[in-house]
Amino acid sequence: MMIKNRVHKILYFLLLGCIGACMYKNPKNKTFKLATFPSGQLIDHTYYTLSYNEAHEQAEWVAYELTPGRVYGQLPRHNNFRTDEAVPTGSATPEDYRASGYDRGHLVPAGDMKFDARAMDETFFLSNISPQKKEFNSGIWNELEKLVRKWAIEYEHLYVICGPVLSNPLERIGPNGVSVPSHYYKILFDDRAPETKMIAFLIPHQASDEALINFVVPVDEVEQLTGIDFFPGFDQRLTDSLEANSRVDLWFGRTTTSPAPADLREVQASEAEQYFNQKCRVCGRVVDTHRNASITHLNFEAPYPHQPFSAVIFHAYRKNFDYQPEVLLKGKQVCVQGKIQLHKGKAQIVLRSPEQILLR
DNA sequence: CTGACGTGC
DNA sequence: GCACGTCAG
Repeated sequence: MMIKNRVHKILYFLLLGCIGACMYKNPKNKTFKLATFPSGQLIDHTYYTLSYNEAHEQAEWVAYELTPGRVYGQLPRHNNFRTDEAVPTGSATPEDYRASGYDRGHLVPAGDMKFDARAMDETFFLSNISPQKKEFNSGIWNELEKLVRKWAIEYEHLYVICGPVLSNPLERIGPNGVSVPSHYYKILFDDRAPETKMIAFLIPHQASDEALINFVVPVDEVEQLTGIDFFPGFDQRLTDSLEANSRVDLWFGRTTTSPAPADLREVQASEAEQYFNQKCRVCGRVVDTHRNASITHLNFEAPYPHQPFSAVIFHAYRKNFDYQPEVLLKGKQVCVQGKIQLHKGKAQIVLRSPEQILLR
C-alpha cells in the first residue's frame, strides 16, 4: 500500500511536470507562463497570459513579450471594455466599474498592443483591468508604461510582467466586489545578450511626482509581497541572481559609473551651479547629511536649505554603496564627479556608484 | 499616452 | 448597445 501510494505520487509529479513543460512550449500560440499562479486561474490569450484571482476579481499577474516592432504599431484604440468569457468563474463586469470613481486601468497596456487589432482587443477584457485612481493611471503608471516601450526599443526584446498587490482587507467596488489594490508592480526581464538583466518597480496606488527610479525594488521583494514566483521556467541559477538585486545601472544608463577621464574639470562646490549640464568633479566639504527611505542627501558647504551644491543617492542605488555615505562622509573634504544638474534651483550630482566619490 | 462620458445611430 | 467625438489628467 505504501509503495503503491509512492508510485502514485511519483506519477502525479511526473504528470504535473509534463503539464508545466507542455504549457511552456505551446506549438500553436506561445504561452507566456512566466510566473506561478498561487491563487489564480491561468488564462491564455493570444498575445498575453494572465492569472486570474477570483477572490479579488482581477488578474494577479499578466505576462507578455514586447519588441520594437510591436511598440511601433499604430492601430487606433477602441474602448471595448467587456467581460472575459475565458475566465471559468466569471470575470469582473462593466457594472463593477460603472460610477465607481475609478478608472478601468489596463495591466497589459493598450498602447503596447497597437500592432494587431486582436491583440489590442484582448487588452480590454475586464480580466486585464484593475480599478485605478485617475491621477495614478494617467500619471506615474503611464510614465512607467512609456519607459517600458522605450526600453523595448532600446533593448530589442523584453518580457513584461505586471499586476496589482492584493492583500486583504481592501476597498471593493461593484456587485462582484473588485478589490482596489494598494500597490502595483511591474517586472522587466531582458534575457538576451549582451546584458541579461531584470528590474522591478513597486509603486503605491496614488499620485506621485517622484522619479521612477525611486520605485525600483529587488524582484525578490515583489515575490515576497505577492507570493508569486516569477520566471519559473528559466534557468534558476540565472534568475535567482537577477532577482536578488536590480542592476539599475544596466537599465538607466551606466555612463556616470565609468571611470572619469583624467582631464575632468574640477570646480568648487560654491561655483558648481555655473557648470550646469556639464560633467565635472565638484569638490568641497560635506557639512550636512540627510537620509530617508527614498533618498540620501550630502549637502556641501552649508546646511540645507542654504547649500550651494548637493550630492544625492536615490534609494535604488543605495545597494551600490557598501558603507553609509551620510555617516562616513559627513564633515569630510570630498569630491564627487558626474553631470551637474539643477534641482529646484540648486546644483546637484546624482550618485549611482561609489566610484564617483573621492576622499580628499 | 491614459481614461470618462455624451451623442447618434 | 456599439461607434464615435469631445474633454480632461
